[in-house]
Amino acid sequence: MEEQDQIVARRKKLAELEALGHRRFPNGFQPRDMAAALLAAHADTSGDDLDARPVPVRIAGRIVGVRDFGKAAFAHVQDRSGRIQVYVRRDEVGDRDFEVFRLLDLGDFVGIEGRLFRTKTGELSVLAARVHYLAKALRPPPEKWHGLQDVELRYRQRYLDLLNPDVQRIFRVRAQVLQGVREFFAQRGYLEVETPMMQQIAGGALARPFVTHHNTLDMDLYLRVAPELFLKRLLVGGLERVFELNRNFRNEGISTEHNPEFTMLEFYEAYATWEDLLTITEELISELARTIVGAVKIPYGAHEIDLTPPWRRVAVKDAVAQATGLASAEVDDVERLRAVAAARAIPLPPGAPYGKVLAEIFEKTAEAALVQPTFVVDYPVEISPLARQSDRDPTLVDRFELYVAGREIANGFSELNDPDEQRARFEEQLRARRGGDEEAHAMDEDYVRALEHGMPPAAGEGIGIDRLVMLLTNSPSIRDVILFPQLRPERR
RNA sequence: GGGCCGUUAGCUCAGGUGGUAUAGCAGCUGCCUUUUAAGCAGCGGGCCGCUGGUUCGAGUCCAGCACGGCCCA
Repeated sequence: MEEQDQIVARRKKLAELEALGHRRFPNGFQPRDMAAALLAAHADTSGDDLDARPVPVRIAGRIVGVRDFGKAAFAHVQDRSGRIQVYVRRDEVGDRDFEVFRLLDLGDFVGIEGRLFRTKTGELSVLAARVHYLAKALRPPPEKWHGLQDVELRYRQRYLDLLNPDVQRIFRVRAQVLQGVREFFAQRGYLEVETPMMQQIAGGALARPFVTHHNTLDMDLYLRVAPELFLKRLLVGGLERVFELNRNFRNEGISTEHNPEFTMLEFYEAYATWEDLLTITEELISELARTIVGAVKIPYGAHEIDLTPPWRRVAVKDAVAQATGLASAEVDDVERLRAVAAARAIPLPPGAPYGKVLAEIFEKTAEAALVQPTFVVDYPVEISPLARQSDRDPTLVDRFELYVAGREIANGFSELNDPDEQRARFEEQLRARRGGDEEAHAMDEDYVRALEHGMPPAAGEGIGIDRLVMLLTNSPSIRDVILFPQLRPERR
């Protein structure tokens, strides 16, 4: 009953509002002003000027604070732009509207008509002439000073967490990043496209997919792990510059860096090489930081990250050598590497080839130290089945990954457009899969057929948008930048 | 999957060594027409995550489970 007492009180007030002739949940009140715009437009207007030349105001929002004096009260009303103080006096609004105000609680929605004035302390406020009841909150809001602190509640009831302006800010930055990305690529003549999220072959990345089922077709489908193979089909079709900004799904663990569904930017440009991508990446990310955060040196945890181009480049092998203390000749020796892995309890998939061993050791030993933006280059071909082999060294591919704050942010390469080589790579992956590597790539016959029709030389890249937003908002967990992160069901 | 930590009122939190469960915010009743986490006086509100165990007695000790967090794999 005790969770109820506040609800009971609020329902009672709702009934009283009804008794006064109000609809339970009315509609149609049109605000004309926004809190932040009013505060900005009249930041320098004196109280005398506001009294001499009244500025009429009509706002709407949620009541987020009340200081009640009996026959008058101050309240803060929050709309999507911010909050502004409202002063409700019985002798100004009249008995009827004052009664309405008395029946409002924290969390309720209200419309206020009135004019601007300055309080004794100088705060620009709205002197109410009319109070419009707009909607009742039947449940009380979180504690007004601390807000929602319980992380679990923050994620499960994000609508309450969002009452906190700091939390709203993160998702506004996220929206700006999405918009900024679209503008960046539109300016460069890219076409935004949408390719299947439900795929018959989960290709384009080495990851375990989610499975779903189509009833009418009576067929299992996979939620995509990447759009890559479809985007490259579009290069075959002549679109030349395409990008997709959308969700991928990977059936792996959940952590501060992983959510089962996450947002990825992928873009492909005909006639570009992997080295062109480095420049594009530097420009895109530093420009987003400059325009959204307002700086290219940004705080992240205990670090200051300098996004000023150009960024450091390091070969995978050199990064591993540095992190493990091995000599570069030793890094070439797969048996030596296996010994290192064993010594550090780094598990390796059965029959892992040299490149896989190297990559695993890199992940466990070198990654975390890559705090400042770093392009890791010279990836081995075995773990890059879709990338073009390097002309310098056929055991390597023309590929890079970008690391910032110890996390992979981007992955790009010159595209493999030789259909025969692609088929051979797929077959190699099939062998790995049969050997027990669940993440090995599946064969995609249609993709090979598309390549046989001719794909222009090209380069393409994926950028993890969630991790980028983490960086730009100084967020320690991916859940802080995803509105509704995946959680186990609530048990009650 | 493993380790560590957390779960007490709607929310934010106290509760050495086992002995009638704290406070603030929010709520309710009064007073208060320029407050800023308004103030003053009073009142109500608890499956102490769940299940079992130890004990005369468990929020507290033990075990298991659930959910969450961090770290590791």
